[in-house]
Amino acid sequence: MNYQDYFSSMPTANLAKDLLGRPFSYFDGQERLGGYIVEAEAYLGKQDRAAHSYAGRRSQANEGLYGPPGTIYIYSQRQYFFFDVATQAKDEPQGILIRAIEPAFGLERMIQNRGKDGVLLTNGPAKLMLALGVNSRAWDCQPLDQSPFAIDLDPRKRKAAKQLIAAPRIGINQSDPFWASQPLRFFVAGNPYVSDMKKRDYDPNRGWL
DNA sequence: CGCCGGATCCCCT
DNA sequence: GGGGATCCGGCGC
Repeated sequence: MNYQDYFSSMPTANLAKDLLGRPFSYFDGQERLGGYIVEAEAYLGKQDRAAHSYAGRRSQANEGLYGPPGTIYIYSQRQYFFFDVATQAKDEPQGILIRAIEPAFGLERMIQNRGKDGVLLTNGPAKLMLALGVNSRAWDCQPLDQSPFAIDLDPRKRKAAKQLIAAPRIGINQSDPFWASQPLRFFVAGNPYVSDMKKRDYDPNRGWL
């Protein structure tokens, strides 16, 4: 299935959950870096108080969210960069934030890029971008299939998780209790690379079957 | 090990 | 001029 079809094939929350266990990678010109998606959040567009596109807000900063399904949306906050994929039809500004991956490809290069090892390598949305060595918005608004980024949709490449958990999103403004509490954050239970995963909650097999 | 506060910068109001 | 879909180091337990 191509990205356009996939990223409009089901509601955004279902897509965020469906991405867990799938390989996410970035070709840096020399080698492929990345790993398995273990945490992702859904943002539901104009109605969603926590979304950058809330109430139809639109500018050069968030234009990527309005692109066709499978459009890359990279944004910066403070000195960090974050990676999203736009979902649903063009001009329907929903999207998914990739929050964490379990590193699997190009480990050595990622450790070098990041200057850290262990779970700190990729257990957060900005950390994983640092590990990949992406520090610009150069690929913002580009279609995923015409970029060095890839999400492998082959079901045989997907790692099977023991348990997936839905919880409220991280870092959301609490002024709107409804949207702040919606369970739109999805993660692999017990995987150490999930942001804020407590050591006592680590699964012996990192949450995989 | 886990909580807490400061850093730091682009973009919109 | 203010704030945000964060990160990290320091300190206390």
